[in-house]
Amino acid sequence: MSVRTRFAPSPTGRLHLGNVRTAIFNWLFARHHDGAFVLRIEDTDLERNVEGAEEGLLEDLRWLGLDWDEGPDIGGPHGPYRQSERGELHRAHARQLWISGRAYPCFCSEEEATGEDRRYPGTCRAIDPGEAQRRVDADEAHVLRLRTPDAGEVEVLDQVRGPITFPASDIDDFVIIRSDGRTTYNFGVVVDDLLMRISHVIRGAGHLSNTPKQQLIWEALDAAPPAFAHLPDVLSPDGGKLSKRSGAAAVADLRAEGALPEAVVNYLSLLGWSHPEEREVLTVDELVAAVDLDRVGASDTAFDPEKMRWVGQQHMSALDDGAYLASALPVLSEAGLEVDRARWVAETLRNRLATFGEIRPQLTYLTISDDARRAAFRAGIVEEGLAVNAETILLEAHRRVEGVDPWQPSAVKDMLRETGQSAEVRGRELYVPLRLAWTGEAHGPDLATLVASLGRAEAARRLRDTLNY
RNA sequence: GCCCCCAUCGUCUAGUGGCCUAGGAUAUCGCGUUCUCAGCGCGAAGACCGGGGUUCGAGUCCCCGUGGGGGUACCA
Repeated sequence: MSVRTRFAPSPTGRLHLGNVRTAIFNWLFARHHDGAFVLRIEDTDLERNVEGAEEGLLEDLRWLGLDWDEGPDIGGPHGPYRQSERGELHRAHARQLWISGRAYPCFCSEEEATGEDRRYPGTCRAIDPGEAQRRVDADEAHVLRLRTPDAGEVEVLDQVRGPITFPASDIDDFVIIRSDGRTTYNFGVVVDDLLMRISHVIRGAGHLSNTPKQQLIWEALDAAPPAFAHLPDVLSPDGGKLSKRSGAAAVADLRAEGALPEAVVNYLSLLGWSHPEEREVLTVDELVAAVDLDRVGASDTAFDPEKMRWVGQQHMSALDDGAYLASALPVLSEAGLEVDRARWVAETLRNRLATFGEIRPQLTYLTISDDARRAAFRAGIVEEGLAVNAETILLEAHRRVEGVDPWQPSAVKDMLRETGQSAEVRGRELYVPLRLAWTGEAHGPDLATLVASLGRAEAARRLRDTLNY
């Protein structure tokens, strides 16, 4: 039997990190087994559907490189792939259940349908089938409920946790078709998974509690349920529910920050799963080769922005030069650097970046005002306790700027060394005052490169300006 | 309330009864290296939730408690 997995999000907003992790795992698992990855949109709750959310979902998935074999945009043999368009399919299966006596119409109002224990008491179970049919034909408002066992156990086989049993008596005759004819979530999921021939339902652990109901539906439909695997839920760094403000909680944010999609896939795949050799920096291909349900954990995990940043740095370093430059250079030239200088800066910035969005803040030295730079210099040398030799150092450096030849990082570097020699200072004592004078920052990327990127004239001018305040 | 799941360093995790005086990664701190920062190298500190069992032996199995998560919808 071929492996077919699916990702079934609701178009209710941005794609959340927790959901993405589910999508990633389903995709990796399908690819690992040369199976199919199906995208299905669960939009049966018209109230909560958000305009444009579906397209956003697809974009996020595409950006991550998670391609699907069947989906709402490309169709496929088991379509349609938007749940709202599958109403007839849902109703047809529900009708089957009604005919076979596994489901029955219920005419209760909401109040009537709520028992003392908040569960449906089964009032309409006993209505004679003929009478029920007549009332339905007479257009009396009704829903369809599944006839569930009153006693015994419902067993669910979870690939991660093993068999789990639920008391059947806890499950009431729940609604499968609403009074307006639309399916409810649990019924729609089962009918669609059945019709789409899904072999492995891999989803968040939050769905574990729904599974016994779905199990009952599979049984009522006389169909063999797929393999269920519930992935641990992804919590926010503080351990609570994942929220918008816990780092970046949406894929769209990550993309806007210029994160590397392969790094996001890598980091997220490590939440609740570990590589057999405990390797942590992995390419997508390596992930596809290594995914395995057996190595999925059972306990919830916290999203850690710090570690994701580290994974991002690793991927940034591993990126080939062409790809790196293709993304980095535009940011640098937009900041006003011409090609050669942009290359210098790009190279020196690289090992400190986790995302391309981090380039921008490193470039403030280019546009800092003289006032701000001077103020930072004055405050900085005092704060760092380096005021004593500062003027001498600046003078020595200024004297040498003209002689730097050619004007590029390596020559500037030599010039800095010579400056240190004649001023008889070295290390931070030499670098911090100069860096402050040139950039307004006490620390930062390779100074020689930054100075070179300023250009000879501006480099000299900034020193003069600082000396003359 | 009732039902289900989970529980190893701050975080992600390895660990499937003896290999654990619990390993790795990240974050933190220290030292070194490259003229500073970043990086890199080395090192330090840091955990089996609590209590009962079972066993010659428990992080690993069972029970209870506690804590966290989920469900209990004509939401998904």
